[in-house]
Amino acid sequence: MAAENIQGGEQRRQDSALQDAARQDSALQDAARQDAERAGRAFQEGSKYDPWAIEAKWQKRWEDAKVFETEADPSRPKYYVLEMLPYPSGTLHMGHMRNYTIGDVVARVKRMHGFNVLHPMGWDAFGLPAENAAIKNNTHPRTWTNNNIGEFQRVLRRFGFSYDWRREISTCEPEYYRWNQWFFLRMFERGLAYRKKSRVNWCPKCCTVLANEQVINGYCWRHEDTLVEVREIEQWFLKTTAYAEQLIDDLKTLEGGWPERVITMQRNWIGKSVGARVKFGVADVAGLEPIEIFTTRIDTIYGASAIILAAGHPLVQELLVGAKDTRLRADVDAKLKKMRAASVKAEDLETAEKIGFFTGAHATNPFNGEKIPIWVGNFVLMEYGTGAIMAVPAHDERDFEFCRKYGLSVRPVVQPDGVAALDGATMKAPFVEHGGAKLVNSGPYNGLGVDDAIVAMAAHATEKGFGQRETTYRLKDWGVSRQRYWGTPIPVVYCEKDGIVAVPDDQLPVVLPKDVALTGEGGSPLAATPSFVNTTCPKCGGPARRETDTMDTFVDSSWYFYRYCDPHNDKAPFDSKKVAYWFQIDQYIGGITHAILHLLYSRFWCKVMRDLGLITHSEPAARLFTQGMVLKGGVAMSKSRGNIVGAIDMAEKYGADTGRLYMLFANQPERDLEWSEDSIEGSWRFLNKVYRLVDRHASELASAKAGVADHEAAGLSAKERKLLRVTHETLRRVTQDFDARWHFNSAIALIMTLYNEVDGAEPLGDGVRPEVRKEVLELLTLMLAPMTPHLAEELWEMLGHSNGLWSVGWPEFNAALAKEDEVEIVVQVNGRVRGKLVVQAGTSEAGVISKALADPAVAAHIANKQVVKQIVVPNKLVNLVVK
RNA sequence: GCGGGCGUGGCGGAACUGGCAGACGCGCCAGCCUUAGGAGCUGGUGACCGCAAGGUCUUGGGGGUUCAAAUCCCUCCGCCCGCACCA
Repeated sequence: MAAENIQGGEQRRQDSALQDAARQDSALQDAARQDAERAGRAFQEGSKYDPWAIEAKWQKRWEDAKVFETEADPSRPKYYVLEMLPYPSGTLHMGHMRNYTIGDVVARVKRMHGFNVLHPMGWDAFGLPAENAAIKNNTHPRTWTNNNIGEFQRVLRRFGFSYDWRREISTCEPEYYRWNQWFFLRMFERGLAYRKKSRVNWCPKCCTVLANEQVINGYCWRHEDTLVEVREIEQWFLKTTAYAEQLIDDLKTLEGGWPERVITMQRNWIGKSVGARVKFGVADVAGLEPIEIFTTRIDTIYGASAIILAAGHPLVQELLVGAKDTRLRADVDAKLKKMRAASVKAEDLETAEKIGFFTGAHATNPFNGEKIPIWVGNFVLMEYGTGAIMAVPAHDERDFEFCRKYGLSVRPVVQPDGVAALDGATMKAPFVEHGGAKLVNSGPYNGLGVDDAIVAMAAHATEKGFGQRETTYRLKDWGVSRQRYWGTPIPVVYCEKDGIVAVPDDQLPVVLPKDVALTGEGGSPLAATPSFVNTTCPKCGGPARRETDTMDTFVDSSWYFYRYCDPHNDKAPFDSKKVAYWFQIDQYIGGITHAILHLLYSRFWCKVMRDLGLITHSEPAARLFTQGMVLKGGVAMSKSRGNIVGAIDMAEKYGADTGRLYMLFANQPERDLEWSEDSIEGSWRFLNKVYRLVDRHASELASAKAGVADHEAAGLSAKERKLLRVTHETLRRVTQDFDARWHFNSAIALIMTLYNEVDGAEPLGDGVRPEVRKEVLELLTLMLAPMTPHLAEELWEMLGHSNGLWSVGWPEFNAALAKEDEVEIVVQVNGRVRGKLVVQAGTSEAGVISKALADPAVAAHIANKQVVKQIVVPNKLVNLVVK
């Protein structure tokens, strides 16, 4: 069933046999599900509220009425709310369900507020698990994936999430991934996609290369127990570094809309530092190029005690050629070997001691002509800057540690104001601050402040030609080649004559072949498929080989949200006009796990698309919400940990609305949530109570007038007045919780409290005219609507409406009605509560105080004492300070 | 080490800009209704003292600011997350 709804096309028809198999599995699962649902009904037997019937009924109505289908409409304000698209693994669990529930509430609230809401869903369908599952079960990745998609879709539909399913996309379909290829070619044309041989991260379990972002403390992001190896491989890169400056700069535009810590994480990841390159000539070995170092503190260059090279620096070997002593030579080779083999494991890094050795050669400080020794040190990274540094121990923690250990001189050149002169021989720690200090021992620069000195000295270096200002980034280009099958083929061929040749646009997509031997052994499966590999050169028509690497699946998810705007376009990735209407994403919702990977790549892609002229904005999402994880046993639910609770189980046992309500009630959405099924009963009971309440009044109220036209003139009884007051006050606060704070848990608590007030100790009914009762019950229903939409529709119908709740807006609260006539004032004596008063709202300070003093309980506490101070917080509190 | 977050009853959690700590729900206790109930309803439920009225204590520990602190400041402890030799 579900697979039918994925966008059609030639490829899918070809795969119909595979999908038939998937469908048969699904049919079996359906039968099992119906059994379970029957069991749920039996379990809840005796309750009048029948969520299974109600939910099926309204889901059908919504579908028939096309309630959630949206089109771009410039005459209406739009709202694009998006939950990160799931990888369709085996089971849709409570973590997913929480994510989509939050998004659905937002979508429904925004619809009620009159926005034209885009709320789509799709599948991140390429990826390694499908391939591994296929190998294990001797099936095809497509079968496995489409099976899971069918299952995911069914569960999402079962929960009544308000998606426009016509816009569903699946990234493993050629209709989608052809545009990955198209974008790749645009980048290739502009030099943003390039091929190079480089040291890469290799996961032996994935049997593929990983991007830097996918290496966590030296381990694979998918395999927490697998150390990443370093291999030298030729592969494709996307030039993310070309956008490093913008990626960091535009973070400013996200402040306020994105969580602070995500912005910080991105900023740190990109790791901009502004500094300078300086060349130090090699003094002892003839004919060598100068050594270039990178520093952010050129102002401290007069304090340089040594040059330190990374173990992998190309000049290390050449410098050692000059070492005369062969014993030194042998010793040094052993040390180098040890340094290069140093483990990348986090725990080793933590305890890593700084080690190094002297090369025997010296370099010349271009500022003062001083000869300083050239060392090799394990703490200098080849991958950052130039792989060489100047060590200024007096003003850098690491240099200080290294130089002290090896007895290198420490010479302060920046002197903090108002302190005794720093002494290199005795100082216990380096002075690393910038402010409030002047240069000393620095020739013509003495007396300058740090920032001024940096400018002046960099200018001097530039002028003399031995240096220049430079900005470096920690961010590296995105390696996108993957030596696996289940991904987007990279649309390039290798021709003996023409070299690397792009596949022309009109030959896209390069379709992933269906029949490929998947063994999990050896190299890329595509490379072992001659019918795929052997092709002709688009340029010369001669024999050529296809590229057999596929793209990192993060490519798929870097731009998918644009495709939702125009999912069936076969001429372009999307129509820019449609995107211009819907974008930016107003609210993106997903896990913090993607704070770097997905979000960084998406931001990069957006800027590239902007420079291609497809869009005009620079950031894809104006607001980002990172919802907390659902934990079981203290760790996030995940298939690999085997601690999954399936969302469907909850729908079967209690119905979707109870499940949704409970997910929202259990905690604030940004906090982590330890899963426990114990208290879901409370949500079930509450919905039952609401149902029974409305049911009891429905027949009488169905034809009643809706609400009181003029509350002032109506002559409301005290009881009616109170009912309306508490209802409207609840509405005011619930509206605030929905719009401003997303505190769905306290919104639900407020609605529960309202129920208790309306129908608690005293049942609703006696002496309350129908129109008042109806107003109360309608508002209660509307407040529940975003969270428990099926039940709300049913109640709305029971209350006599045939129009469907989806056509009803969010109610306005009546401020006059919500206002309290009387307020309770807490009376404190010396900060301790001693009594309570009920007074007319707005009673004067003097009036409140005299009443407070007259209160017998209060009087007892101030007897024989003198009131020295009276504090009055209007409508709230009186504090009498006595001595 | 650096950056960020968190710490409230038996449990999940409320408490908006400092103003009644423990809302709401779970669980538990008692009662009602029932042939029965994992159904429903009513009441109670932070700890301690007290027959009661009432009082004292209480938001990880300690200190401070304030008429008033879960909330602000200092300090210590614990847990979680991110970064981690980035020159």
